[in-house]
Amino acid sequence: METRELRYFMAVAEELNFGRAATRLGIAQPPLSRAIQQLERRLGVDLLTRTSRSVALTEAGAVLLREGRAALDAVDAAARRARRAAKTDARLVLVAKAGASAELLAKILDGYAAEPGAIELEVELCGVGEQEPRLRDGRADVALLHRPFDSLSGFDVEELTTESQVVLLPAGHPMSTRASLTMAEVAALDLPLPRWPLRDGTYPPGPGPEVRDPAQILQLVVLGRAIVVLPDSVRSQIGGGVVAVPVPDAPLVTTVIAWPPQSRSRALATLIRVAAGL
Amino acid sequence: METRELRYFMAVAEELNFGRAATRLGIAQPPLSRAIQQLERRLGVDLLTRTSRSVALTEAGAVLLREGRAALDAVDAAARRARRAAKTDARLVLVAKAGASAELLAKILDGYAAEPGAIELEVELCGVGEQEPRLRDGRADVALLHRPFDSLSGFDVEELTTESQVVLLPAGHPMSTRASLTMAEVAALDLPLPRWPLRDGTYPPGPGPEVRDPAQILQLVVLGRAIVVLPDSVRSQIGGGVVAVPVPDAPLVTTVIAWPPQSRSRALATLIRVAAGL
DNA sequence: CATGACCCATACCCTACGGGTATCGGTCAC
DNA sequence: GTGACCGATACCCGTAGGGTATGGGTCATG
Repeated sequence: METRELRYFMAVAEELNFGRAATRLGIAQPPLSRAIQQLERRLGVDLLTRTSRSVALTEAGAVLLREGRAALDAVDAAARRARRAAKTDARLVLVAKAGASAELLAKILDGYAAEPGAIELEVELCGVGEQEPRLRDGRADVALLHRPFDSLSGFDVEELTTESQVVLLPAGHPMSTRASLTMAEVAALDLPLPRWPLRDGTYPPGPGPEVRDPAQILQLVVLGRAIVVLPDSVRSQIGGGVVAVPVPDAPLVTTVIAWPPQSRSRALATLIRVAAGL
Repeated sequence: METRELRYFMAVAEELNFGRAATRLGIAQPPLSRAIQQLERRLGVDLLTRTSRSVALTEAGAVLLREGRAALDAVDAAARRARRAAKTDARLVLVAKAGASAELLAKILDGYAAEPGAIELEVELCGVGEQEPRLRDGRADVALLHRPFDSLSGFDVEELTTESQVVLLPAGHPMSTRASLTMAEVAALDLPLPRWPLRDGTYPPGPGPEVRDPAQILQLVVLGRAIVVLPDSVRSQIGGGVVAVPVPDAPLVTTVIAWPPQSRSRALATLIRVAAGL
């Protein structure tokens, strides 16, 4: 199977319309129809059920859509990493959620910089859910992820720290002087929970504000427009105006360092060793 | 990057000789040379340093060789899984090492068969190191692997059980009546340790016999031709003639259930849930 | 119920790319 | 110095992949 065929199929499978898919691919519709037919012949499997009005995925097509995305990402990642390996200014790109695990990140950076033979370590802070694709397609080399929030699927990981969670309240809030709160009490406050982006970048429907990273949400808490439960380490991020109250029965959050399998360069191995040893 | 180009590059990178690589690919040498040149132009990177006598990998080439293999496996796996998804006789293929975790495996099979909607579960018993490639390229859906022996890199896993290890001795052996032995004592017995295959299927050099799976080795132990330390669960496999003596300071072995990322079908999810719940 | 919009497949043509053969040019060994 | 070896180049050919025109089936609309 060629990547061209796979890309064509992915476009059709996503659009469920040959015309639109062809436009997206920058080709005409007939060659696209033929390419898909040929792919089906070669695989010996029907991927799409076409009527003269619509296109739908078969069982096999759904599988190929899911697996194909991973395969194309792997091919892209291979190309991107090969290109990057040729650059003389070798560097490692680490992605983390803006505002999460700040001290841990600082410790990792300091610890790695102190290693002999350390190369430049570029830190990219991005929104929730943006790390995984970057790591998958080779734009980043390593990420700090948080279980159980982030999907660790397909990455190699090493556990770093485990923290309990706190609820953030505006300074004057009646509950803000409590020593701890339960999840039930938090829910009873009847403030909207923020909505985090889903895997595909869209937001689930609901009342809460749409947010992309932990940093963003602090403002909303100050304004009393949202309530949020976050890992304990956000304490270091909050200034005046916001109070953190422990929520003992919230799930524990584990910060992990994650990297793509099969890509353990010398520099990456060092970074992982440093991070795991902290 | 097309898979054809990648396959061509992999052949050259492995052979380090255009002529032999071309033969292996079933094409002539000149088109292969051109294809590689074109790939280098497209990536904007030198992958190989050629003299008129020899070919060597550049830094970027080494990266592409490593990453490319994973990418090609992913593409093959996507095709294979799509093909299998179309078969009506849907079934799940589980690979395990012959002779390892036998009771656990039996419990998983029984537990899964009792689930509503369970489909046929085919068990393949294979040698050490054969599971990973099968899982990677789509020939198998799920595997029982043993940490720290097997590489879990690139798979999603769920831990099942942790066991200590025992040393196997022939029944009449002077040490066979001991309650336990240390690793140092085992080493002092001066019997050859068996050699397990490496990732590429070859065996490391050394004096011990070449073995492929735990079952195979029992005979050698009876004959006094080898000594081996294995997870506690082999006890159920050994008949007369062999005695298992605990080795408390041997590393703990964790049996995990592993599956390829992005491929969590309904049946697979059920199987994992059943296994993890035992 | 007829007509048009929509959508995928087919027919047909053309170009460019992938592959083949012959040969060159450079390097090492004997 | 000569031959063996090996990758690159030159040149040719077939076909795979892309384009345009159009067919044919289905649904919506007046």
